[in-house]
Amino acid sequence: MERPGLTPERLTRAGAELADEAGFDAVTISALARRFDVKVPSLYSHLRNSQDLRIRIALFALEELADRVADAVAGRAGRDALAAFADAYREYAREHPGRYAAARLRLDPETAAASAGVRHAQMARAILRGYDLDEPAATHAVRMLGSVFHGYVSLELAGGFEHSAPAAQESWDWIVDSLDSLLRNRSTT
Amino acid sequence: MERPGLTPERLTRAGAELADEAGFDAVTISALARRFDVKVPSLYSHLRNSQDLRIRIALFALEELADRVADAVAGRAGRDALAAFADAYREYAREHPGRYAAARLRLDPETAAASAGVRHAQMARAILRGYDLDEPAATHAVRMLGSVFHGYVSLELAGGFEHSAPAAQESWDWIVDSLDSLLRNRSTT
DNA sequence: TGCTCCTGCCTAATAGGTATAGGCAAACCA
DNA sequence: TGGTTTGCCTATACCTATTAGGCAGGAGCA
Repeated sequence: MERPGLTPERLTRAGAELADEAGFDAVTISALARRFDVKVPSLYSHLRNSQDLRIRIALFALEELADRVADAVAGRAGRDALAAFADAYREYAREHPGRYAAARLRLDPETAAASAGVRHAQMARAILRGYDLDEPAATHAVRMLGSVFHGYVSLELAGGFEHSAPAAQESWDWIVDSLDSLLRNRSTT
Repeated sequence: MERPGLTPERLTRAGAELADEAGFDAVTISALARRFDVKVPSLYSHLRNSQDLRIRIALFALEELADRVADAVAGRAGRDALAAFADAYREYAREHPGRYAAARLRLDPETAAASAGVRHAQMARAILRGYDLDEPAATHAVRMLGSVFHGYVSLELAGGFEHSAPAAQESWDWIVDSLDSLLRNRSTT
């Protein structure tokens, strides 16, 4: 009777994989127990409850995504940085839809403040330094970028652009270009 | 023993109210049965299953929202129409968060094609007529508007802008202005 | 080597949600 | 008035979440 060696970390990772395969909603304690070939209550030694599991996956995804974005943006500026930033989000969402959905989980303020979510905000601001916007315009712009990218990605994942031309990639490029020129114009105002 | 007189329509309406009060996720057959003081299986004469209920609420919300948007946009053009369009979405989401969430439910292609979703797309295109964009720019722009508005509203509902200045309303206005000027610039290209 | 404790997974049990099968009585209709 | 239909009911089965408490095997100590 070898023990499977469950840990919160392994469960979180497995939960993230399960989310990508079956959707974030399909991430249940039961499904995870099946995956480890273990009885359901065994997981409660490692996880407070199913919400705890979801939060752990969310935090994991936020970290992973922040790392990717940071990597993509490193050494770039201006339009290049903006495009890299945008593409990093979109690619992560396409590659890991379940984790991306997890990253959108609403966290309570303290948890959010201690999460990689703050790095995301910092990186967005860093991108905008290339466009020298004053406050409060910079904040407005951060919110706009977050809205567009999140909105586009979530519509695309929901299949909103599947059944019509032009391809999602074209619209994406057009939008990134548009945002770039918008921010450049705004900065000269 | 007077019968409560359940109908799919009344159940859908009650489900929409329940969604606004307790969240779309809280809309269950059980909760709805409690609300009508009726046993759970009674609802299955009127609804195929719980997914059917959710879809009905989604279709209802799409209709209601399309009506509001149509009303808001009527008789306006250009920046005015864009702002009215945007505000109609945002106000609906703030007033009826559960219905708004319902309206974002992923529908299968046939259902979507028969839903008020197509009116939404048509109205977005109508707004853009004021900016004379060619294809494929018009489609890109429709997607961008959908992304920004949906993204902003969903971030705002998730509480993303609660704990920091400036107020969500200011950013919203700034974004609508920005989109207007962006579209005006794009049209002259 | 043997004892003890503790950890980690187990069984048992409760509660709530989803869904189906089949019953019964009120309401409708001829 | 009697038959049929309709609409809500009971009974039942299964799934998920969660808690309580049990047991065995490995770690540490004598």
